[in-house]
Amino acid sequence: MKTVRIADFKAHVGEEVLVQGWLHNKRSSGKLQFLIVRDGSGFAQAVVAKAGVPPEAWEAGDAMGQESSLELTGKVKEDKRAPGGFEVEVTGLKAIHVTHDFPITPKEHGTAFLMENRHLWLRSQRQHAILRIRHAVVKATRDFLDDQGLTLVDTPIFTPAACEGTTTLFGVPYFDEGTAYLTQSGQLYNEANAAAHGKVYCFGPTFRAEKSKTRRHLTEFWMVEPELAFAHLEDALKLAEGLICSVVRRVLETRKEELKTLERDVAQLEKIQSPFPWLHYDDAIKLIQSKGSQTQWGSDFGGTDETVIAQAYDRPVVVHRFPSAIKAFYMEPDPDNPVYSLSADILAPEGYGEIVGGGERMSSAESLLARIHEHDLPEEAFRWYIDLRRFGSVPHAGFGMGIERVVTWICGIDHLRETSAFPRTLYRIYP
RNA sequence: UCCUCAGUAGCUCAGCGGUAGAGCAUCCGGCUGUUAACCGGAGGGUCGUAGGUUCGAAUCCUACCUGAGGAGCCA
Repeated sequence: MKTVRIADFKAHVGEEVLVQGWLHNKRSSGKLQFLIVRDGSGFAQAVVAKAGVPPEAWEAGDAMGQESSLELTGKVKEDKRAPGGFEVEVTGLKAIHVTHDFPITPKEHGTAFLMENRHLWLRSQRQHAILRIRHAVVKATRDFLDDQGLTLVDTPIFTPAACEGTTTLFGVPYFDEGTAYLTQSGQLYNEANAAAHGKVYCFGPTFRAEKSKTRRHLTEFWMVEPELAFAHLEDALKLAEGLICSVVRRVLETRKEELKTLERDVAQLEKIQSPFPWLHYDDAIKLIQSKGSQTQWGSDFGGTDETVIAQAYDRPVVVHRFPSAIKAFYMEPDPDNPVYSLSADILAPEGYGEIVGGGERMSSAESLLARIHEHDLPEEAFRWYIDLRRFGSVPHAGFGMGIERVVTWICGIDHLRETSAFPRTLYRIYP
């Protein structure tokens, strides 16, 4: 008999099928067993009637504890009483591996315990839904950028020095070359790739050794970074806007069930449409100060500030032209007033904070060299980067989008760590 | 690095100076439509660690360890 995945039940109503999976939960009476079975594609209820199966099948159901692996045969039926709308009327049931004492019971658990058992927690309905949404986000991101004519050119994970010379990096011994560092951004290499391919993106893991201990930070996270040649700040941010709208639309279309499992208010996501509002840094400062923030002009926003700004809108907001002094050395100054840089962040609604950061890159070799000296960076390490301005320099811009932050926002959950199968945080590297 | 809170059964917690408790999980029994099923019974403990106060400490004090939340930091 052919194995049918639970997600495909709709096309097999009335047929006898084989299901291979695990026992998620069980309820039973003297003559009936209700097995909630999951097979990776979904969850379904299997009903075993003592009178309707061979005795060994009934005993198998009786003996199985939570998360036992099993194979069953039965007829697919539509039934409103069953979770998911379909159930299987079991004709045969066999345990592959009987297990008891699965640590994660259907009752409440604390985060520490769940994180300690992350390898098992992944099987729960909620975690399953979140990671399925993450997959949709990644797929939609790639599809959108590919359709816009960008070429995927991945950048290295081992790097010789700080990309921006500011944040803390993880160092690893690298043969006789001394210390290599895990990348914190593919951007500088992206600029080289953009000069070769015109429009590129990289998509991979990035690493930050900051001792951040908040619900918005991981030490290892995934970031997609598009970079466009012959482009200005507005061009890059328009691409980001299209990307975000496209990703949200895709999740709404293809992950309805998962959003329902997470009890996500989809009305909030349906509002995500172009155009996004643009807010100048100066106006953003005025806005948060009027709401009682102590943040002064010339500083970056705190977590609370971002929430206050985002709450003023029902869709993501673009905050642009941060002072050059608080941005990375390679940001192009605004020609109208060089105190400001051609940079922008996109803040997600509902207090989820920054999901995109980007800007226009400095295109003059002389200005860039001056900046490198101002920031006290080793000129030799950036020789290749300056070369990009010596051989056919063009205006170019790009941005980075943090995948986990986007997934957290779309799922409407309160902590970044659930969006990664095995999140790396300040005090946890097991499992 | 700083601030706050918490460590008691496998899990979630109550107990806050005088016999170690509950719900869930596990095991046994009952129930033909359950929805975190329900009902009855059983087993399960170095009260985070070390010291101190006391006739007596899970409970009060000190230090340390571990974790959570937040701040700082952070495309």
